[in-house]
Amino acid sequence: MSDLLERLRDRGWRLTAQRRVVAEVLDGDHVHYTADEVHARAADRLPEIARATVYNTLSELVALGEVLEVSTDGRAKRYDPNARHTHQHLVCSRCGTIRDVHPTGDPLAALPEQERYGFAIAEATVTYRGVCPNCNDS
Amino acid sequence: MSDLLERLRDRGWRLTAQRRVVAEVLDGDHVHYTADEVHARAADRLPEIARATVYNTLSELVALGEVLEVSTDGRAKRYDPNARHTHQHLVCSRCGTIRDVHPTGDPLAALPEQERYGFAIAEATVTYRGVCPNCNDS
DNA sequence: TCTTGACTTAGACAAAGTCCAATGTAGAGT
DNA sequence: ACTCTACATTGGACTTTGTCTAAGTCAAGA
Repeated sequence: MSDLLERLRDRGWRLTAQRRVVAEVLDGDHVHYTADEVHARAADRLPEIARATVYNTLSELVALGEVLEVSTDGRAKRYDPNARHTHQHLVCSRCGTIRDVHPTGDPLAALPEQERYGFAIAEATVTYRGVCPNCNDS
Repeated sequence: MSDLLERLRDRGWRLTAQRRVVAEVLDGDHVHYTADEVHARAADRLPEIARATVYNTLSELVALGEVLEVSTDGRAKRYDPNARHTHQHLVCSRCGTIRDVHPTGDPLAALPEQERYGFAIAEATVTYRGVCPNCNDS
């Protein structure tokens, strides 16, 4: 994700301090922050950054396909910078921790033609839910 | 779902007019209402029913395993009375329409042991996304 | 360095859901 | 049938998450 900023500039993005900071916060492969968490971490480096700017920047990154939106629980959406390699998510039903996982096979193949009701299906997302080792101990 | 009320009474539920109306709204197999839609439909029959009551009742039905919570889009959760037969969902990315679908095989089996990170995994939910025939025409 | 259109800001607004104190009532016990 | 009380409901305030807008700011091309 270190060359993200170059890729964005190539696409005509105006490179502002705010956007740089948001991109830096999302740097790292196994991170699944909410918009507010991104905002808090961005504000550590750039205290006056506005919530709206974080929301705007995240939406742009999602539209550009650089970041994935993940909503596992009907609460705040989370943002996943690991958009290059398709993967699924494993969520702890107690503490909410999220891990990237890689199931075998293609989930799309499991849906027979007569179960597609004429939809042009583009993707399948799988969410595994269970209790993580940490929460299991207590 | 017609014997739902008996099952609930057997479990010690107090049978109030409000709960009866919420259960009746959810009767029917291919229904995926939001809490507010449930509230609106319940209010047709029982105008003074409070939003909080609908939320309470829905949460109880979910806790009892009689109704499933589905959050496909990070917006309002939807409530699915078809909790007896496991199934997955197919969602139109334009209009949001939801259909129940039945993929072959067990998605849990696709996650290898070394990808489980010690979690005690309880379930896998699959969401297929695509454009429905209706939206494809326009 | 000047200019300009794109970007950011603060705060109001909106949607979805939770919480609480006051009030009402289903059903057990008589 | 009547009473009692624990449980359920109500309405409204509140919280969380996210969107919108008008006014100000600034990156980058000329």
